[in-house]
Amino acid sequence: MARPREFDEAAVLDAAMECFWANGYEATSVRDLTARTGLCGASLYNAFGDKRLLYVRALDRYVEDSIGARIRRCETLSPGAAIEAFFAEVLERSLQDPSHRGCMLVNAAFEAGSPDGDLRAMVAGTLVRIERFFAGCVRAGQADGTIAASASPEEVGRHLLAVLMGTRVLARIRPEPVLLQGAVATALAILRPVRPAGGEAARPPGV
Amino acid sequence: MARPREFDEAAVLDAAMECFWANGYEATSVRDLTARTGLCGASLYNAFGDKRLLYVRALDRYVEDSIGARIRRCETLSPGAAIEAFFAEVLERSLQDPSHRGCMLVNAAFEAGSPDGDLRAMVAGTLVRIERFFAGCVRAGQADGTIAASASPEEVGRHLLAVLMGTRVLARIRPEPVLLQGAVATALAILRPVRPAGGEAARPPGV
DNA sequence: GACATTTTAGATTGTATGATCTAAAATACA
DNA sequence: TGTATTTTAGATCATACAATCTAAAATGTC
Repeated sequence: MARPREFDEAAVLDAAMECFWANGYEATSVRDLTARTGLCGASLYNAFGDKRLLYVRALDRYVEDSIGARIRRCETLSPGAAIEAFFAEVLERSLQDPSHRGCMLVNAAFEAGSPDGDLRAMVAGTLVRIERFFAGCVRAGQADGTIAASASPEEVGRHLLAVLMGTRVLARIRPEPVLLQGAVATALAILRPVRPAGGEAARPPGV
Repeated sequence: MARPREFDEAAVLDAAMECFWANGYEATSVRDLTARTGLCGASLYNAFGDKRLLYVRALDRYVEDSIGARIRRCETLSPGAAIEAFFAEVLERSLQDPSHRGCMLVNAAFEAGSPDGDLRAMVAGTLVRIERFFAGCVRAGQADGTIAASASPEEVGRHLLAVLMGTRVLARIRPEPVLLQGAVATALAILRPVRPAGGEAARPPGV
């Protein structure tokens, strides 16, 4: 019994995500958002509250559609292959992006002002999720012998998370294939067991 | 034959650095700078040109005083110890800082807007400098047998740079000692040669 | 001691911003 | 058809900002 909305919320969130991802929160004006989404300012405020809430919604969508989906895709593989596929996807995306936007989540980490804000908690929580994915893969791989047991799954998971964050930084400021691939290659090399499970010649896990 | 300046340029740059480091470029207003430096707006503009130029000057000072000095300190040590001391310093500083500002250079990487700007080139150049420091240490360590020769110095240098960048990201958003220490520990572990140079029991390089 | 020159201080300017207001438009239900 | 309700559109608001302007203050030189 009222005027219906003329827009698709998902499409608007995608458009807003593009703005925030490419330019960051502060550098994206409400006018940019109205131009990109096609909505007028009043509609944006009526539907989402304010600029920050829209940003959080867009970031949340990014986390699920980009990071969550990647984890779900990789989780179907063997432990070693999951980790390798994860980094392979990130590298491909990072190097293909001509505007070098990097990862919207990492970008958000540098825009989360107050230490106790909900945005910071949201970013930190997602990083915990990624860390657990890595540690889980390492634990499973060590159990079946396809990943070296030279360090605990937790510690290797922390290391892989740091390497991932590092590649995201470098992808923004020094998007050189050799640099990113080299950084990841060394991290993946330490996963290889000295003596593969089957006893045959050494080869990368998960192939 | 003119009125002398009433301020010390180095002290003003330090004060500006504090502002930009803690709050970033955009979130630091000229009023913040006048309040922190003690100079009026006209003096700031007269002495440094504009806000961006002052930021670049402050960042340059940070790079030399913080990063350059660290490299020079560590370069006096043996190759393995140099890398370990570098990360130990970074970890200590990161975990001690109650406001979790991270590294001003990495923060700057996320505020360098245009892909062809001079700020981006400056940040990228400093990262190259760090990468060369790492690669140089690895090369020397591999030559004298104190660092494992499992991968090329260039590739290990790229990996160490990525881990460093990753710890800087995590120091801002998840400043947990176990997390940062674990991330670095795994990276340092792969430097250890399987058979130490002298043939005695395995131990970390540079001790 | 007067002039030239630079720095200082505070007021001021133009602009961009996030957010709101007013009113028209579009639906559902009676 | 008429009313209630929500969404839309564009104008508008107050504010914060970087930067500039005007004029006073402080030096060295003549």
